[in-house]
Amino acid sequence: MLNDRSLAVSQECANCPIKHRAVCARCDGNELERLEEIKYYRKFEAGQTVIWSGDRMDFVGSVVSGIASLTQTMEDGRTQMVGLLLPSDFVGRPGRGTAAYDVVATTDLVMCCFRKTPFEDLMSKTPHIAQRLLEMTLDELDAAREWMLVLGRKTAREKIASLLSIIARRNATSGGTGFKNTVVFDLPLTREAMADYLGLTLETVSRQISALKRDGVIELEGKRHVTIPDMYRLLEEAGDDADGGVFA
Amino acid sequence: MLNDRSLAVSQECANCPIKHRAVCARCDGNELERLEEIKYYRKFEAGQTVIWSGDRMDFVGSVVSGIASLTQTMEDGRTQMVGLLLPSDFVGRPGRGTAAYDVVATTDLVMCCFRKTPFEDLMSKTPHIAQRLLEMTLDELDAAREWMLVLGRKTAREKIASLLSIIARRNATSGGTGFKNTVVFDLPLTREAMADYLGLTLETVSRQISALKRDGVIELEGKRHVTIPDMYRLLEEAGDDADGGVFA
DNA sequence: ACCGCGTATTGATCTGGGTCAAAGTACTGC
DNA sequence: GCAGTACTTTGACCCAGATCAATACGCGGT
Repeated sequence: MLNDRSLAVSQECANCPIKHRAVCARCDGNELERLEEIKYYRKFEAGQTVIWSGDRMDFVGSVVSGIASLTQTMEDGRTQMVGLLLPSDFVGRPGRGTAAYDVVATTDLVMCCFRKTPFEDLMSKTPHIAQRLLEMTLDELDAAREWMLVLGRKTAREKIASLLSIIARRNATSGGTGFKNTVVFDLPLTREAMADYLGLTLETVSRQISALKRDGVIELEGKRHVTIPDMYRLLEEAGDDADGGVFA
Repeated sequence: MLNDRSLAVSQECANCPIKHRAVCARCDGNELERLEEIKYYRKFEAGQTVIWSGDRMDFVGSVVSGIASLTQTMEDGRTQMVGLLLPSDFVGRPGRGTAAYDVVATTDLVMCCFRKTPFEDLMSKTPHIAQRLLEMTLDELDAAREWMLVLGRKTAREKIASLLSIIARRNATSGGTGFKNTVVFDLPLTREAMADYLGLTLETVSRQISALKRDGVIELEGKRHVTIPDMYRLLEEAGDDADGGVFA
């Protein structure tokens, strides 16, 4: 378990602030120091809301560990997840004072935050930070567009397979024995969260997961522990051209 | 009609390069001059492909006039539009040499392009450009997330209403007589393009447009000329909380 | 005026995924 | 061990939107 001590030193924060270790390789020590000055950590438990859409937002930050989701809700209660925040992902928009989405901790969550105004000051003085942020935002935009294809054109089964492969790619805890296409991980999302991600109902998610299990595309131990015996098979099910390259 | 002469002077290019007039208000004359040096225009006819996904992309640029679309296609031919590029929108990702999406001119199109390498050089030396680009990218990301809600959770009727209100917001040619919620514009998309945008079939698009017409939400002259007698009514149909503010 | 072709509308029918309902599973706390 | 709660699975039925098919509209070319 994480405790405050383990976070006291920035070394512990491998996934931290816009990857500032990477940034700072190109910067002078002052910038690192100034980032450290305005940095603080926040922890949340699974299910807790980090911030509500419309609230004042006086920080930006990145996910250190755990998973958070960005969701949008219509007045009648329909909700759509519009961002899945994994470790190292950035939260908050420099230049905007109000949260545009609900941010909810999907698992226990640690975030590394920076007070917004000093961060923006620093950013305007440190081109590398703005450039790094631009790269990250462009990556997010690509992810969002990939997701749009999933939402707009894929079947329920393909949607589930797509989500599993995304999580597998970023969350795998084991590549199996030797050179093999096996991937093992724990699902960090409830069926309902998966449904919100994919624009489905939780019943459909459950049914399709059962179907993929029945067909041998995935194996389940309990509700959450997933084994993908053949990653290429999964990618095929997702409707992605399986790239050709080795994904590991 | 636009001709080469009308484009020769950068004044004509009101919607131009990452709004460089705005950037340059904060820059010295050198940067403007260097942007001008690497700038050139390209014209396309409706239906022409600007670039295919996977092609080498040696430029970045922005839309001056006309409309282009970013689309993704699966091997079996299903396609999803993932970006609708209106005048002033930016195309291309600094730092990536290959196009990730098909870019197609939906109407006759003029783009203002910059050769990629010099543009990147300039960008690394001119913080304001990177910052401006970051803002634009964040705006696009917001638009993409809005769109995800549309794709994932809205009904066909709501999807059409959402698309019409987006186009009305950015493309309106007339605000009607005096203070009124009337908006008039020409649809720049075929039914098929609208379907690709919304994750529907063109038949469903056609049916829903007919239904909105029958219910008095919109009026049509020919297939393309649209009148929205009451913009608030349309926003309501789109399932958006009608903001409260005057949209004009 | 007629043809051809791309675009749009409309109808008839089918189906994937939504909705409603009922169990099943796995925890936590007593 | 038992009750309570949150999550998941499974079944039965239904409907919004897809699919297949026919027709209509508009426009440039001869």
